[in-house]
Amino acid sequence: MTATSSDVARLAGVSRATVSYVVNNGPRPVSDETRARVIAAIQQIGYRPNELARNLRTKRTFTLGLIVPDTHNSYFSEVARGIENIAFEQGYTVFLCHSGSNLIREMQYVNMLQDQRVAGVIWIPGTVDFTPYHKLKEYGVPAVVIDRLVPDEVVPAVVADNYQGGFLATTHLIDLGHQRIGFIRRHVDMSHSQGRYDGYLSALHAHSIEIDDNLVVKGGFTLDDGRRAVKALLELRHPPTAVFAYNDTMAIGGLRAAHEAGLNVPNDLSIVGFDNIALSGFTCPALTTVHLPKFEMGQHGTKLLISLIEKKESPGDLLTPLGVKLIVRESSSIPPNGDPKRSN
Amino acid sequence: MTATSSDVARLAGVSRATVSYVVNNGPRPVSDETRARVIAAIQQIGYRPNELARNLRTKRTFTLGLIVPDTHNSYFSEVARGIENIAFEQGYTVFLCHSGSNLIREMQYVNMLQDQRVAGVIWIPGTVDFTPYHKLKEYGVPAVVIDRLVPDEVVPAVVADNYQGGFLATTHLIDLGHQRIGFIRRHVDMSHSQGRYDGYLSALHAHSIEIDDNLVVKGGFTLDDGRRAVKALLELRHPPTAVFAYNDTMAIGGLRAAHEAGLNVPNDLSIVGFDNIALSGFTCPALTTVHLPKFEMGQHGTKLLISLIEKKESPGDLLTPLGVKLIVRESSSIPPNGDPKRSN
DNA sequence: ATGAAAGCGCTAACAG
DNA sequence: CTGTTAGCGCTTTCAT
Repeated sequence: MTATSSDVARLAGVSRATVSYVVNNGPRPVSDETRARVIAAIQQIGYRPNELARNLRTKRTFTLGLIVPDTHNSYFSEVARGIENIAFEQGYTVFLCHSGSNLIREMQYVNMLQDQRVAGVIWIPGTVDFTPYHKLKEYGVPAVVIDRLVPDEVVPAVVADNYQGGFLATTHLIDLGHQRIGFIRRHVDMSHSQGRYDGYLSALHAHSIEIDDNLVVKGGFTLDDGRRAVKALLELRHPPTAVFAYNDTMAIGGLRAAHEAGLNVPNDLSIVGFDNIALSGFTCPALTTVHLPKFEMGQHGTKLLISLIEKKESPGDLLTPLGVKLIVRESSSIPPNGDPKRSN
Repeated sequence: MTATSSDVARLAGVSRATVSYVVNNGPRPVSDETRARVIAAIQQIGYRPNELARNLRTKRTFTLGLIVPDTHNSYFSEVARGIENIAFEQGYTVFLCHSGSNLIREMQYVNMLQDQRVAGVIWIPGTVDFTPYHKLKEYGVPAVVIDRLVPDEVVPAVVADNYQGGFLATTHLIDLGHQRIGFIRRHVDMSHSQGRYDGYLSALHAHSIEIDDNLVVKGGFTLDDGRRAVKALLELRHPPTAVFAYNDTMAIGGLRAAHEAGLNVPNDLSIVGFDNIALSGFTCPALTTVHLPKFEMGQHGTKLLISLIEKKESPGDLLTPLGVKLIVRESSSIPPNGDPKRSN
């Protein structure tokens, strides 16, 4: 059916070895005259080398595995884009694996990827269980973790600088004149949450604002969690004038709670959230968002992984924290509150 | 390094053939006693069959290629999720390929996927050029097109029912009492645009509303295109009271134009848009959105592709139009206009 | 019910 | 500079 190197060899009147040397530009030299004949034959029959066969022979592939918890929010798809961007550039193709934040499925994919003998894996953990990473190590597959730090272990990872983001966001609110700033964190304390919280504390400290524990609310991560958290904050004797939410979904939930309480955002209450969950290109005008460099994180992680695969020195430190961009208001936003009405 | 079937065979005291029969449950029977020994050996050394080798031998893979124009909007990532969902279920893994709406890159990926001898390809065209599809056919690779119809050719494809969507959206506006409804279409007329436009016309016709060509504006597809289009509509002697935009990005642009003109949306001007570009889980409260069944489209396409690969009868017709969901207002939306202020 | 052996398409060491 | 050959790890016909 499909042409093989034997077909090319026969047509060009050379051996299969020579075809290989032409295709791979080595490892042995080929005379210009022969090379031209081989290339002509390749084009004539539309020969494409079988990657499966060469991978089997060379015991090396140019495929990567990408395991993500989900992709229906912009976070993971942006990261995936960054990953695929570098992978393509370096001649790798990537297997896309959605774990759905399910450990069992993560493990299934780890096995499937090992079966394919991928050169390396980029893993965005979906749970707090790091067994998938250890299994990869057991298989001898290089792996890079994105977005989470493995506790008590030094592992190649790319994480955003959540501390810096928390600091920036809080400072932004302070610069706006706020002194009572609420913070909504996660229940299960993942490294992000802690970093953002630490940044929050530092910013308050730097401006000699005393910390009020009543302003810190622990809650899940959903829209409704955010709504409840802000509701609780607004019911305090001394409610905050601004809120910093762990993520943008909760920020939106907070926005709803504010509306329900008859408050206008941002006039009566400023809300800031990280953009890792809900929002994509379009930003809710009333909210201020801390933008994570998702695409860049994907790029960085892939560079790191490939350097690991190719046994180069890793680029700089293994842990590559990335900055965050604080964007006060998206340029594509819509004016926050109603403009003067026009009579119909 | 990694264990092979020979290692298993040696340990279990059987031949490599027997190991194969155990791993594949056939094609020859194996006695229970032998099978048990083989399985024990497999587990003991953590043997994983090399997919590369078995694919080479059987001349068949369980990998699919997925070529998408981009993934930083929810449209493609939702479709990708649907695809991967079915693929996993059927034992396939998928190569993710971002073409960036670039024909050259699409062709490069077509070649890379052929090199990997993928069993089939799902392609979401990024341009109006269908050469990638024809190249796949030339390679003998089954392919399914998602979201676009190939002109003048019958090709396995999954498309949303844009006509139905256009009809629903327009009917919705009519039910709201609108009689003058603007329509913003695309410049380069792709099949979506035409379908949505036809639906618009039908709905008007069904309610005996006369068609006013002045209310139909042709424009690109970006936020700013939408803004300009609505601006133009509002400057008409008889401006529309409602607008139906080809996509949600343009709808958002229209929202801005309305604000700039001092109009309140949806009170003074209703806007409806398809959700294929900008919005993800979070919907802009002032807008009404026609939701495309993205996840389901991905699922459908993959089922179709696999049935093609496995030479089953294709499920029903090759062209599988899907319905659309009209959602009047997202439950997660925020009240459109400012509520009564609270004194600070 | 199992073993021996051939060969998938390719690369690379061995020969000239 | 090029041809011959051995095998990568697996499946499957041929034997027994």
